[in-house]
Amino acid sequence: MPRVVKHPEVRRGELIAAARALFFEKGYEATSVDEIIGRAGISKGAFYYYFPAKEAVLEALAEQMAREAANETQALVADQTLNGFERLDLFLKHNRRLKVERAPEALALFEALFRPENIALYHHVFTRISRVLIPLVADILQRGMDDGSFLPGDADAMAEILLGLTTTTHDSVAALVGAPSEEAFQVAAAAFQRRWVAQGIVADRILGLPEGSIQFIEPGFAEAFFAGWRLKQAG
Amino acid sequence: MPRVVKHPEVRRGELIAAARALFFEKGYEATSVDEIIGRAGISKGAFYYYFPAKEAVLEALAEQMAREAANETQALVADQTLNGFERLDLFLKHNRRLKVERAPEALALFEALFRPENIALYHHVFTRISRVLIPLVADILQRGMDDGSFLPGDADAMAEILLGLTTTTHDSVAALVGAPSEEAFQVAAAAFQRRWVAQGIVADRILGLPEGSIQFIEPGFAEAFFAGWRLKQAG
DNA sequence: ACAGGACTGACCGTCAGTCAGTAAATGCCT
DNA sequence: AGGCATTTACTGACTGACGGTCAGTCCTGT
Repeated sequence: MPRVVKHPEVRRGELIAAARALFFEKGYEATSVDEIIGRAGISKGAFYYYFPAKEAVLEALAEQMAREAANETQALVADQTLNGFERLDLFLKHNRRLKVERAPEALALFEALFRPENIALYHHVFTRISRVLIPLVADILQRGMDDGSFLPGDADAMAEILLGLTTTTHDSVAALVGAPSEEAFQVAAAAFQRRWVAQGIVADRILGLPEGSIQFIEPGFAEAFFAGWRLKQAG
Repeated sequence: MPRVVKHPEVRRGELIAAARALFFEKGYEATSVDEIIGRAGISKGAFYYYFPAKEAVLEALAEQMAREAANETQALVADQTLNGFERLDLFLKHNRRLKVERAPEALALFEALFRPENIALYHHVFTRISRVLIPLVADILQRGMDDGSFLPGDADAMAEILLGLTTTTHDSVAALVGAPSEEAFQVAAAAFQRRWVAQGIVADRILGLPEGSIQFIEPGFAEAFFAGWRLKQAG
C-alpha cells in the first residue's frame, strides 16, 4: 500500500473517528483493530504507533465525548447575574432542548451506548462525562445553597449523586432501545417516562424545592423518541 | 485423563466456583477458559457442554450472587408487625452489620468487583442484584408511604433510584480499593465516608425523614475497611 | 545528507469456540 | 440378571481470529 504521511493530530483524529463509527455500530469488543485500521486506511503498526493498546482508543473516544459535553455546558454556568435555581433551570432547559433538537443523533448514540455489548463503552464515556460535569454542577449547587435557593449540604457530593442518578437510568433506557417489538417499546417508554418524573421529584426533594420545579425531560419526550424509533424499525 | 462423571448440578457448581475464584483474582477478561477448566479439572468440551460461551459463566455467577443477596434480605421484609420506617431501618441495620461482620470477604469481593478490568463483572452482578432487591425495597417503601412514615410517591421508581444511588458509589469505592499508597487511601476513604453521609441525607430528604434518620454505613466503616486493607498491603 | 518521525506488513502467541469421537449411565427387552 | 440400545457426560486436538510486536522502510524538515 502506498504510504501517506499526515499530521499526527489528523491521523489520530481519523483513527478515533473510525473507531467511534465502528464501536457505535457493533460494540467495542466486537470491533477488531483490523477493522479500525481498514476503515482508517492505515497499517497495524501505525495504529500501535498512536495508541499503546486497543483500549486506549476507547479512552480517547470517551475523553473526546466528555469534552464535547463539557464545552456545551460550560458557557451556561458563566452567567453571574442568575441565582442558583435560575442557573440550574437554565442548565436543565439546555439539556432538555438538546435532547429534543438532536433526537436523531441522540437516538443513534443511545442505541449504541445502551446496547448490552457496549457496557464498557458506556461506562467509560459516562464516567468521564461525570468527571467534567461534577465541578460545574457542584458550582451551581454551591451558589444556590449560598443564596438560599437550595437546602444546604455537601455540594460536591450532591452534584455527584444528582449526576449519578441520571446514569442509573441505564436499564430503563436499555429497555427502550433494545425493545424487540412495538408493544415492548410502549411498555418500556411508559417505564422510562415514569422513571424520569420520579427522578425530578427526587431532585426537588434533595434540593428542597417545591415538587415539579425540576424536570429532566419534556413531558412527551418518550413519544418523540418513539417516533424516531418507529421510523427506524420501519425503514 | 481419566473420565469422571458427576451430577450435572455438581459439575456446574464446580465450574462456577472455579470461575468465581479466578474472576475475583484476575478479572473476567484476563481469565481464560483454559484456566477455568484447569482449576475445575475438566476438559474444554465439558465446559462448552455446560455453558454456550464464556460469558454465560459470568451471567450464572451474577445470578448466583444476586440470589444470595436476595435470600439474606427476603426474611427481613416478612415481619408484618413493623411500620415502613422500622422495616427500612431493619433492612439498613442488617446491611450495615453485614458490611462490618464480613469485612474480610467484603474487602476481597470489592477489590475484585471494583477493579477497572472488572467493569463487566460489576455491572452484571449489580444489575442482577438490583433486579431482585427492587421489589423488596419497593414493598418497604409502599408500606411506609401508606402508613405515613414516608412522603408519598412512585414506590417502584423510588426503590430503583435509591438502589441506583448505591451503585453509583462505584467510583468512590474504586478509588478506595485501587489506592496505590496509604496516603491515596486516606484521601479516598475520606471521600468515601463523605459520599455515604451525603447519600444518607439525600435518602432522608427523598423519603421526608428528619436528617440523620438513614445511615448506610457505620461512622467508622471506612477506617475499619482501611484496617483490613493495610493488613493486606503489609502481608 | 541525514536524523528522526511516520508508517508498513509479516509474524507471533493466545484465546474462545468446534467437533468427531468415546466412556459411563440409563432404560428396555427378554 | 444379562445383553443391547440410547442418551448423557465428557475428552482433547484442532481452527480461525484476534491483539500486539518488530525489523525495517519511507518521507520530511533542516
